[in-house]
Amino acid sequence: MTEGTGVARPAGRSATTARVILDSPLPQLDHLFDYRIPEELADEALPGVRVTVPLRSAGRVARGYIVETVDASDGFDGELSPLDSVVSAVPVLTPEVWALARKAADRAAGGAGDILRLAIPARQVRVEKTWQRSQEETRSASPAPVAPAIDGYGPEVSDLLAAHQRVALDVIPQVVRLESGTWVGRWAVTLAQAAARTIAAGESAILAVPDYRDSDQLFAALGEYLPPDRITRVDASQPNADRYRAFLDCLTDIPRAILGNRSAVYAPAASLGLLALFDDGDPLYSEPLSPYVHARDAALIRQQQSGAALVLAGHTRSVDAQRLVEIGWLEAAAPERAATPRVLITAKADHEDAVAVTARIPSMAWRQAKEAIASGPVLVQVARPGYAPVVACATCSSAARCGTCAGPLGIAGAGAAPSCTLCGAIAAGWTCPTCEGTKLRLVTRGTGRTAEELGRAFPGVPVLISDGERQVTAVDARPALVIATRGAEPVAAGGYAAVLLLDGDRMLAAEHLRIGEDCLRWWSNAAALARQGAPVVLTGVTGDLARALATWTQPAFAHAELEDRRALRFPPAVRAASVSGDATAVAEALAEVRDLPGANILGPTPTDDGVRAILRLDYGQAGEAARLLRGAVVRNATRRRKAPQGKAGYRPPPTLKVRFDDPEILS
DNA sequence: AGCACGCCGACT
DNA sequence: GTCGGCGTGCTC
Repeated sequence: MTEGTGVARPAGRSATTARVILDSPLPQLDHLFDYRIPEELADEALPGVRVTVPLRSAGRVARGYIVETVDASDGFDGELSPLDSVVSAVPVLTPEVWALARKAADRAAGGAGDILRLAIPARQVRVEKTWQRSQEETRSASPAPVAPAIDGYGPEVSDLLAAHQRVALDVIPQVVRLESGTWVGRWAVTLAQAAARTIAAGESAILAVPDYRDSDQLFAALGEYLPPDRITRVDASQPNADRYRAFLDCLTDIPRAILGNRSAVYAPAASLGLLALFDDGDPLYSEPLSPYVHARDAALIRQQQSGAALVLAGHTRSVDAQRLVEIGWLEAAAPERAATPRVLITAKADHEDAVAVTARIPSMAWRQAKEAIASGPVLVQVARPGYAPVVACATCSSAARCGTCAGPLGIAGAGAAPSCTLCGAIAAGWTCPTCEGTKLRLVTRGTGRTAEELGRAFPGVPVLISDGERQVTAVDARPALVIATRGAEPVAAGGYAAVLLLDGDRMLAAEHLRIGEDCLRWWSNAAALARQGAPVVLTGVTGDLARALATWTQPAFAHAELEDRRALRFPPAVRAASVSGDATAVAEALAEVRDLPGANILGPTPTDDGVRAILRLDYGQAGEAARLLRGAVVRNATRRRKAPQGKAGYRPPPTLKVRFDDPEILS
């Protein structure tokens, strides 16, 4: 879509026309609308401000943003309606963010308004007024910090960032103590140093992390190099008022570090010099809201538009980042010296030791843990939270299901009755529908049961549990058993004395194509929490994955994985989109794109309320495909009608949906 | 979305 | 002859 080409206005005179993007999810309204600027709004109707405008045919007033002001409307020759009102004078939509929203939406066959909803938080009138008042007072920013060296890396990494290059950065798998006394992953210090260098050079840095625990570590590390007024957190989890205040702070021209989760990549920033993502393989970077733009993709677009440096940093290299390295888009950079975890691989539980068997720990892992526990905390990574999250019939081994909703049954605690993990119904007097057996067997162990068993095996040692519900973010250096689900591992002061990766085989059994890279990421991130030289024991897994962890050669694994995907024509070797909806609408949409060179269609296959097809494309054709599919979505949206009334049980046809990079394509 | 315009059945 | 049903299209 080409927009923003209005006739520039001569200096010194107010523009006559405002080009407005509406805040609407409707695909047919996803373009700029021209409005006449009435005399009385001439001073306020400036690019970026929130406005309300009449939508005559819809008979209502719509909200939107002025994208630009011009003197003559191009392409529309009707009489222009006047703007209804300027909501506030704050220019919340910057030209840079608009360009990003438009391009990201176009690439995903979605609407720019949907992106803007992620990029611009809801207005908080009181917060905004207070902030505006504070801006009027002339505040002086703290002096620019001195640029620290990026410890552990040669000068070439600093040079790449200073030259605004794109880098895939292997981070150092260690924990370090900050001057404040907080222990954080070494990665956080590396990114904080890179950000401080950027700010010292008079530019802003956007730092995105998967979740708030990563955010806390990076925030602590940034505090070592930057004064508080140069650090702005834009977490989506913070209260609306705080979030809006942080957003408004980003609009000022003070270079700062902007820290947040996936939506931070859309933050306005004064002269952006660095965009960094930590652990870009984490699925939390995948946006669950339409048009489902992955934060990595948004960052790539923004890097291109702004010319800032880009860093994808992690203990593992995502297959997507590996692809970018292989096409020469990213430059791979590694630390000067490789200090890698000491990984020990052991096969599945052997039966040498009765205690170890009850606690399902192979004897080698058991020995390592026993030796280590005297000198500090031991991390035990398990696959699932809860006590016994999955139970099965003791006789025929078929999975036990809830009598009410057919959801899987589990056991919530020692001695508790089995209950449904979906609807919570207690399954008293359960009988197996297959063999009529009445006894249940515990198939999986969660954090709770593992804690119970290990507590018995290590009497007198405190046991801590950290899972999705009860997250512990840090533990001290005293001996303790720390049982955590993957991704919820706390940072231990001084690092763990040993790390046991217990459920490797179970994690690997999940049925989706990304599972290999996910497991390597989970294990590598946990291994990076071990102290120098401490054993990291991976149980029950062998082969390429175990070798990649043991030899700390994650990029090589990513390369092999990418080769496999190339052979299969799976993402990210190709771009893929799912097209779903009413059968005729899907067929029409596919007809638009099926003749693009290299296009290939799987399906359509029936779904609950229509059909779904998968479209695979070469990267070079994906932009054109997105444009064509977007056209089909717009046509479908204007044509589809509600049910003829009176017909009971009639369901309107599903809307045509296009989703690029749908994670379900790989499942 | 939400509203106006437009072409076929039962009414004064 | 017309009042009004909701199918179709548009919104600067």
